[in-house]
Amino acid sequence: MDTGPKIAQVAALIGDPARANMLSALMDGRTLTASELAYVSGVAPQTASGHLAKLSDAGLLGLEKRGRRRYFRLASPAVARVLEGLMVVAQEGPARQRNLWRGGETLRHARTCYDHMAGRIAVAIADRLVQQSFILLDEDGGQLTDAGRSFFDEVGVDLRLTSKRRVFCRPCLDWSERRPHLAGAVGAAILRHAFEHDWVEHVRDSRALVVTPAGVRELATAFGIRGAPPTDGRDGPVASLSRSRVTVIPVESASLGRR
Amino acid sequence: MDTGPKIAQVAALIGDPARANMLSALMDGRTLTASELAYVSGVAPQTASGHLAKLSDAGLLGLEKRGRRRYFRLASPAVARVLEGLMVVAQEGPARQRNLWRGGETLRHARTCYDHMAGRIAVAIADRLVQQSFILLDEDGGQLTDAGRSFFDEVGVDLRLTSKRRVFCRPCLDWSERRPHLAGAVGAAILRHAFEHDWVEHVRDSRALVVTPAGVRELATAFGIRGAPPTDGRDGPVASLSRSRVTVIPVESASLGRR
DNA sequence: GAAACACTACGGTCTTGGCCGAAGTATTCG
DNA sequence: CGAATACTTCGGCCAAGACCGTAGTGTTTC
Repeated sequence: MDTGPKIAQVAALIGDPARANMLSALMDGRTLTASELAYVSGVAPQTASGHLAKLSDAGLLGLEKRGRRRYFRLASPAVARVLEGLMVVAQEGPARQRNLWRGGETLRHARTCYDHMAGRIAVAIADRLVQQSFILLDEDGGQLTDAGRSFFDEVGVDLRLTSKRRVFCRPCLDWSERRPHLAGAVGAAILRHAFEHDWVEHVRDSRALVVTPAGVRELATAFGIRGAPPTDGRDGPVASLSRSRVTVIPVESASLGRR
Repeated sequence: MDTGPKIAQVAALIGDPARANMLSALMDGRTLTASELAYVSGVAPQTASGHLAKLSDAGLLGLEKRGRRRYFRLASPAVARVLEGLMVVAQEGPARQRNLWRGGETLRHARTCYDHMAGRIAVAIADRLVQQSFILLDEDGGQLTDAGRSFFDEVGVDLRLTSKRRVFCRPCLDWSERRPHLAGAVGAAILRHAFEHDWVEHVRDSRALVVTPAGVRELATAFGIRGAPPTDGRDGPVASLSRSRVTVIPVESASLGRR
């Protein structure tokens, strides 16, 4: 059984807080420079440089040199999937402290996950699409129906702008909601559309998204999602935000994961 | 972004070779005692005890006390999925040494993966089922067709003996073949059937499977898989086995992952 | 060409944590 | 009951590696 040591090597790389922070910061699919990654991981540039070398050598990060900067990104979706998986396990963790998790209300509401959307909003979107039979979603596999194709056409979400090689539609277990949202080409197309039409905006230096007024309107008309006011605050340790239990009405919450 | 430290904690747990070996040993869904896990991980019982305590506390392992023994198992499929994901990433790893991986030929041929089958044989089965349109398989999602239901009825694979709560059919990226095999209830049902009808047997103390003569016959008639002789050797560092490039004819190897 | 900038290499400190021997607590068996 | 078994706790040893100060290399800017 020589697989043990191999996975240990990779896991140990992710197992350092500084490196884990770097990887988390790259989860939204951005590319960041060594300096930026040093900042988010909270270590000195020299230390970060060492970490980044290890992560690149191991094939977890891709590297692009441009001028005097070095841009890093996650090497593959497989890496992103491991990270998401780790978040799920970390959340499941010891049952006792499961609900003490209150930080990052903005993150729980809406965020990017590699190249698609996650959080309450994203789960609500997935729910709606399933409820309307626009998408057939097994807990671990998805398929677009003809009705779904028309629907996306109507809304204006362009599904063609996608690499031929990538997975078309798959669910991705949301670590904050513990229910699936949409990943794959469809998930990416929705996020792209949301950005292009200013439905959402990135919170500075964060994977968190805020829903704009236009977004609220469009999400209501297109997806029937109500009660999703733009959280106008910043993320971070602002405790007051944590209390705003924004109610996203998931239309028919039992429609997913009923097996 | 407080998700970094959380995933680091979990990853660090998996990142120790001894613990990684323990987790790998449990990947086939078995339950093992503390002593057995100490043995497979290659450390003294006292050390293993500490590791197991940490893994249980973190919610990676489930624990059942029976008499003076303590039986451990993976706490959830989510944990197994993280481990599989790590194997994939570890394989992708640094491109240069990708094909130096020659050990464990038996493992590459057929093995259990949590509760279903993996390896060349399993990939061939998945290929066949897709080619015959018994299963619709997106690279990350699957669905059984009516024809597929009849087929499994005929072969005698009982799909009903499965927990209502679990995912019915999903692909699982095979870390040795780097193409998907079948997981979920369908994958589990096939493995169960294969065990019950002595198509395969576990290699002692290993996830590896050997295909029996009966298995060869049945795999050929039921699934059209030829050239799968029972590898009668043991796994381990027996170099001669590594050369037996058993040719499993995948019927139509392009039928999967064609997107 | 000099200064500023982005990043890397080296060397030494210091903490973390894995490891096992010895001893201690449950459980079973005769 | 006492011996054997399965496992845990404690304590001390030791190595791996994270960290940063200093000192580099390569690139851009003025």
